[in-house]
Amino acid sequence: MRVTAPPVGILNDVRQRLMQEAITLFVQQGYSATTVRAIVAAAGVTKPVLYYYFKSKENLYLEIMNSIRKLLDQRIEMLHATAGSVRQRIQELFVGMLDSAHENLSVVRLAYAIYFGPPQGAPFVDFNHFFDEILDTVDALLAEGITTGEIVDCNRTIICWALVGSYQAILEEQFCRVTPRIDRNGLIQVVGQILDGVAPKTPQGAHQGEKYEAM
Amino acid sequence: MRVTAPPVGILNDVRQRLMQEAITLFVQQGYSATTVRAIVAAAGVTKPVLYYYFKSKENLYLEIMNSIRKLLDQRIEMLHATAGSVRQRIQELFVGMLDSAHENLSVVRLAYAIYFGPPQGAPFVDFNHFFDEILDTVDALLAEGITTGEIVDCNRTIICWALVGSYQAILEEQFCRVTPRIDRNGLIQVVGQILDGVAPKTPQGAHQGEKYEAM
DNA sequence: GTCTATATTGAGATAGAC
DNA sequence: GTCTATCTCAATATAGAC
Repeated sequence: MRVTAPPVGILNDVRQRLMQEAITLFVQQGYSATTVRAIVAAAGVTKPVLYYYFKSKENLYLEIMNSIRKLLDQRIEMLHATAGSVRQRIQELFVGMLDSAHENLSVVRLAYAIYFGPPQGAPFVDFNHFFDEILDTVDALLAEGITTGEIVDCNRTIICWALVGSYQAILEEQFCRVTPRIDRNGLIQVVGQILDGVAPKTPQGAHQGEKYEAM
Repeated sequence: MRVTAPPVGILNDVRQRLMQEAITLFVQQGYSATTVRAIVAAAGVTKPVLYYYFKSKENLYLEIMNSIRKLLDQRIEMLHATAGSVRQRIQELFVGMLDSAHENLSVVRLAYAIYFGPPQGAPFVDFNHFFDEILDTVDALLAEGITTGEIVDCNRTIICWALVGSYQAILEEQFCRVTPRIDRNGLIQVVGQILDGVAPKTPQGAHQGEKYEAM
């Protein structure tokens, strides 16, 4: 039983639905166990519709993975367009990434499932590179802060792992618990706490009244 | 067709091999996709041998999961039998957990695969509780440190997330990369760095020459 | 009992009408 | 753009010879 075509104003509603349902099913059943039939049934369309929008199941999967990449790239671009202290920009980066993840929780959950779960014949996606990119971005920000004197000369690697590790734990909390025990504000505090550890002791390095210090 | 009982000298070599091969296969193919046939073939025994040592595939799986629990419990027990400053004990806990994980990397990898991957009909194991236990243990240590004045009065939740998050990121690095970019010593430094942020400014709170400050 | 050849199933993918 | 109907192919199950 057909439903009338969607209004053109809603750009490719069907395409979005297919991706969303695929994400949900990949999370629940894994890539290989999820059939094209199940995806189209969940999206309320038929098989050819899927093959019209995506070349194949594999291609659909890759487009989903690509959407994750876009989320990260957006945040890194936004970062480059942001002014402010290194501290502010680091907090902005992490909070922004958490916000993006929050708006796309199911796809983040899928990324974790793919990364840690069994391969299942799904095309390889280099999630390690994502992590490296975040690590490198934070490292560069720290390096800048050390140059300007906003941050004391320290072992950047150590600070990077503390920051990125904390971020990841808080991110995981968002989709592994029904009621996360730590949120956006907690992240701001954690990042702030770690950065306090490398703030200069001199008054000019103080950071009162900054954007993210509230709570 | 029964096999004779294993020589008592080699304490259940076969049993261990079965568990190890099961772990490897569960990681590679997932729980449901791994057949009993594949496990026994990898261990070089026949099906009845598996059913002799373990009641079922499910039971074998549960014993593997139980071995993870034992690893954590051991570390928490060791902690209670450890003297030293709060700082030392926190570092000892994290380093000890990393060491345990290192000696049992494949089972840790499996735990992550199960936790984040698709359910696959495997019996439920409450991994969240593991995480909570670590969080609570660290929190209690921090609380003790605040009472004794070794640590300044701070938002313990924030410090806990920073510590446990960093630990987890470093743990994941151990089994997600062929050559981890951070190791045991890095963990000590990260934990030390975070704890420095809550150390009292007064000289009596200083922590020179402690067990884990080398590197 | 074991092996090989054949059925059956169910997956991804497509052709062509509307 | 979407449908019905169909194709191809691989894995699995089964039958029947040996």
